[in-house]
Amino acid sequence: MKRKSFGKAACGIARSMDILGDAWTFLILREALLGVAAFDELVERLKIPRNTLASRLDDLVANGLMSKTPDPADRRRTVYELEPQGRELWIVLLALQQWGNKWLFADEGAPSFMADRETRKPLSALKACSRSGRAMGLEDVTMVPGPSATPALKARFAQLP
Amino acid sequence: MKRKSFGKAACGIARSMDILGDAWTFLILREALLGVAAFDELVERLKIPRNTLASRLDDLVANGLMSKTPDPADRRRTVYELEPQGRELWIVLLALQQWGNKWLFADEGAPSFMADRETRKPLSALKACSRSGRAMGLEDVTMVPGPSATPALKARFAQLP
DNA sequence: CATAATAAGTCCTATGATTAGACTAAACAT
DNA sequence: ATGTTTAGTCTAATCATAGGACTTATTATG
Repeated sequence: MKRKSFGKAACGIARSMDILGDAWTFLILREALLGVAAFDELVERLKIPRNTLASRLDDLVANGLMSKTPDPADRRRTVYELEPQGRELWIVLLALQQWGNKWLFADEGAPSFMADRETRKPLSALKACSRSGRAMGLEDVTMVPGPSATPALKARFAQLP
Repeated sequence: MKRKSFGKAACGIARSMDILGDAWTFLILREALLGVAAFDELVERLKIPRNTLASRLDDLVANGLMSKTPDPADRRRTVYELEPQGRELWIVLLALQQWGNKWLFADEGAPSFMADRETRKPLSALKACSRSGRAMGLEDVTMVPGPSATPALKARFAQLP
């Protein structure tokens, strides 16, 4: 059946999943961050089916994460680039990479890291902090309602430990 | 067709997608972080089809992100809980929530935030830092090969700006 | 100029995945 | 003994993905 839509869910994670909730989108964004802008190069690097890629790119453009521009120098080419909304996902990609590198390459050691361009050393592990700058563990964190929280949501959060 | 497998990809993000690359998994993890441990409660809260949930939970357990235990007090019940590997994904969920709250609730304002349990104020935005603690923007970052990098990967990274 | 090569994307088919809702089995409550 | 709760399973319909051939427009080459 058609995949369920989370586009109107009252949750930032759910709405994100409506756009990012499939196996390919993050990999396309990864390649885009590495500078890949051409359809065929994405197909080659990711081994993604052409129709799947066309569909994913259409979605990314429709959702404002990427732009699609004809190359003025060679009109066969189309340039796919990240928009600000898409570029800001690099933090999510970093979080995913750090988690995957830690848990999914037990033996071999990770193949790649995001790193400081100057020192060439991997970035330090992402840390969550309070507004006052104190480092937060999961135990220090809870959920609080925001401006558009429904009464039901407020009630639920009120019961969290 | 059967979804393509990234379980052996030479990339932390790709391998992560092999486990997390669908629309429901992050939402199940969100509920698990909020303390939901029962099958039926997940069905109710997420409105997820029962068979889809059963499949996702099986995968999460098989991949070591969650555990599945019969409730000793009531053997009708099954307790689904996060394992350390799954709990550490909370940073990814935080990153997703911050991105979604920023870009996907333009008008309404976000409905929920992860917050400091004491002050009840939303956590500060995740920031990437170098090992020396310097804040990193996307422009300051590149990719470097790790222990298991192939020659092809090294060659590719060597050409990044 | 004619022809070949590129680039982006569509079309087709097969099959797996998702959805929705009814149904089952085991354990517990009354 | 009967009904209820919990965690699933089963079936059917429909959608998404994979794989590969094909199309169209443009640019390079002989």
